[in-house]
Amino acid sequence: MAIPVPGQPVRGSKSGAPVMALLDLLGRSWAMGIVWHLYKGPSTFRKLQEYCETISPTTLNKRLKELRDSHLIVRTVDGYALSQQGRELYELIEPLGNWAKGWAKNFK
Amino acid sequence: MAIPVPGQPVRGSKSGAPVMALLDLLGRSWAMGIVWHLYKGPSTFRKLQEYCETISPTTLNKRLKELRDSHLIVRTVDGYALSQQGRELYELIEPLGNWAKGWAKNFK
DNA sequence: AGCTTTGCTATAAATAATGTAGCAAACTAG
DNA sequence: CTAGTTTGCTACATTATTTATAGCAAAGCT
Repeated sequence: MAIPVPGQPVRGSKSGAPVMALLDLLGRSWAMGIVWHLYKGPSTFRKLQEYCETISPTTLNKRLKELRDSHLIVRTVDGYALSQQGRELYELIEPLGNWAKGWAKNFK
Repeated sequence: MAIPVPGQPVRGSKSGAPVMALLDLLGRSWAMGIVWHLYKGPSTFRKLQEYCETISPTTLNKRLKELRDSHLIVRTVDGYALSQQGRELYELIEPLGNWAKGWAKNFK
């Protein structure tokens, strides 16, 4: 599937409203998990593969490419890392972590 | 695929860490879009179908079931609507809308 | 009673993700 | 330098997910 770009049609919006492009990008398998993990620090391809226990290299590679094209991650000497924008984005999603703990109580 | 439940293995975590279960749930096609849309007010199945321009009824129905089982949406006389928890969650995701506008400038 | 709207199911075709193997390039130890 | 190791992938077959289209039963008008 095409990489979601604001201004182009994406899943959820023919006009490519920025938030829709973002939801499309982040709503692909593992995308948020990768961002979540990389916030802890740069990581190699193989480390990411271990972390995302059941991701295939094919998919990991695709996600990484999309996230790089979207300027959320960059390659460094230490491997893949969040860009400045990627870190900003993580900080927006971070509160989900705590909220999820309360939410989890519904399932007891 | 099984509905992600905190405490059970999900994509990204064998232990089912709550945040991972949440990312799995929200990371499915259209899930965030549905939450995003419902914040504006209750909506019928057909209205949601129109809004999510290219969702199939099969997938919409699956997503709705998952989100209901996860206590994020409920059925009302006016159709599907966010639950209290769903509204809380939306409010956590809301900042993405503004952030995405700045992010979109990278693609000009 | 007839027409419309709504919520959905069925089925087939297309697309995306997994699982496994493996390879070329860069790095490391001897 | 040279024989492993590690790393970042690509290939390919299988399985899972999503789409697309048709259509139906129930409820709500008129």
